Amino acid sequence: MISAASCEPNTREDILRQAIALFASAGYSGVSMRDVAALVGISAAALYHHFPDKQALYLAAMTRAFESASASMRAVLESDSPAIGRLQDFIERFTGLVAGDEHLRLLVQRELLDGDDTRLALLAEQVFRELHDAVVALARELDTDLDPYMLANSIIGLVLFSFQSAPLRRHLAAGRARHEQPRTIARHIVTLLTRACGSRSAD
Amino acid sequence: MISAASCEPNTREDILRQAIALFASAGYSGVSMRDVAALVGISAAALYHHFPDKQALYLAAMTRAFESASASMRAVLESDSPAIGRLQDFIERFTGLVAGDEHLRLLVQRELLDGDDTRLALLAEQVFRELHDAVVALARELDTDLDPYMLANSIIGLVLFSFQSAPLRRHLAAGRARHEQPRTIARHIVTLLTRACGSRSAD
DNA sequence: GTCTATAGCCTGATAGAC
DNA sequence: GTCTATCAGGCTATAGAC
Repeated sequence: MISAASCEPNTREDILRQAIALFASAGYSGVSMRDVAALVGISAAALYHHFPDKQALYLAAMTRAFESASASMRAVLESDSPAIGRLQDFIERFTGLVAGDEHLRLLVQRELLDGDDTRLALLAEQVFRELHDAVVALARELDTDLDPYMLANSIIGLVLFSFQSAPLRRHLAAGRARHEQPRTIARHIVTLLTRACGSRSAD
Repeated sequence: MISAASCEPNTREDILRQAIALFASAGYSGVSMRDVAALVGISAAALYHHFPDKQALYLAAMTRAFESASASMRAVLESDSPAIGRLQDFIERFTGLVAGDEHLRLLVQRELLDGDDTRLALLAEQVFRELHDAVVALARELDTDLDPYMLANSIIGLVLFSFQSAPLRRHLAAGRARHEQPRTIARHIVTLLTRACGSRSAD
């Protein structure tokens, strides 16, 4: 009774959905309350009935945007396969999620660029903490030599940057649409990482 | 006589220098002509004497920003050391440049996020083409198995993301300032890549 | 080359009717 | 819960004096 998720056509849910898309596309300062309102089909003033101000709307949208993707990735990381298998599964799922919902990557990138420290601290705890810890734990199992924090960061960076750089790569390596396919990307990253981690994991 | 680089206190040069800093910090739409003018110490209207509009100022600033760093990295890539040594030198120089001038990384990141296709095509040719080709050539030498375009992209991504993710990592892995030191970062990336490329380079 | 002044538009947010 | 109307301020860019 308390957690009525999707019973009625909820205006608040509409707002969040459209706000995620807009903030991902144009960033916090690039989106006006009027933009969100227009996409939802209400007046700008009506937004202030659902959220106290623009910042609160943004934070609610961010939290919502990462809920399900984060859970999906943590599920893979918590399986009891051997580490190298979990790495492969994680990269495939991570790649698939980022390819399937561009908003996720865009919101992260924009937050890294423009997030003030207060907001980053909040997002770190409420949105990314559990997932990050799980990736670091995997990195620790994978390689006893490399720093697990740095290896975790490299894993995440390899996936995100593959998509991040696409707009520019299109002009630098023309006619290579293959490099944008999630499966190709995932396979490349898995190969690179298993070679890097496999060669030393037990000395 | 023709290329008088730094003879007199040139207003145009001042504008470019300040514009680079501002666009890096706040992005194209986050910087107003008033902001640039104020930092230079002239009125907003005077800017329009030096550049026809905001877009032209931005493009001039971008081109200027990458001139010297690009040349420095290409010099390393064109040495005649063996491939693995050039990889190490390149990563160390790239890491050092990005650590020493945050503007470079920020401008690239922002352009990847917000650059329209016309501008990206222009920047690809005028600013990044030569450097990118040199990295791909190195990648082709390093590993006969991995796709050279994807490997080049991974090399670049590993460096950029190490800095890109710093604001969030500060909250997720507290008290590990070590992970932000350029030399530590470079060493980690070199280790990871030489392991990934070395194990198969001759089969 | 630089200034002041201004046009015309967009911004976040609020007041108060319904 | 949604609306219209509005405020005070910021934006790019231009006009025209000096």
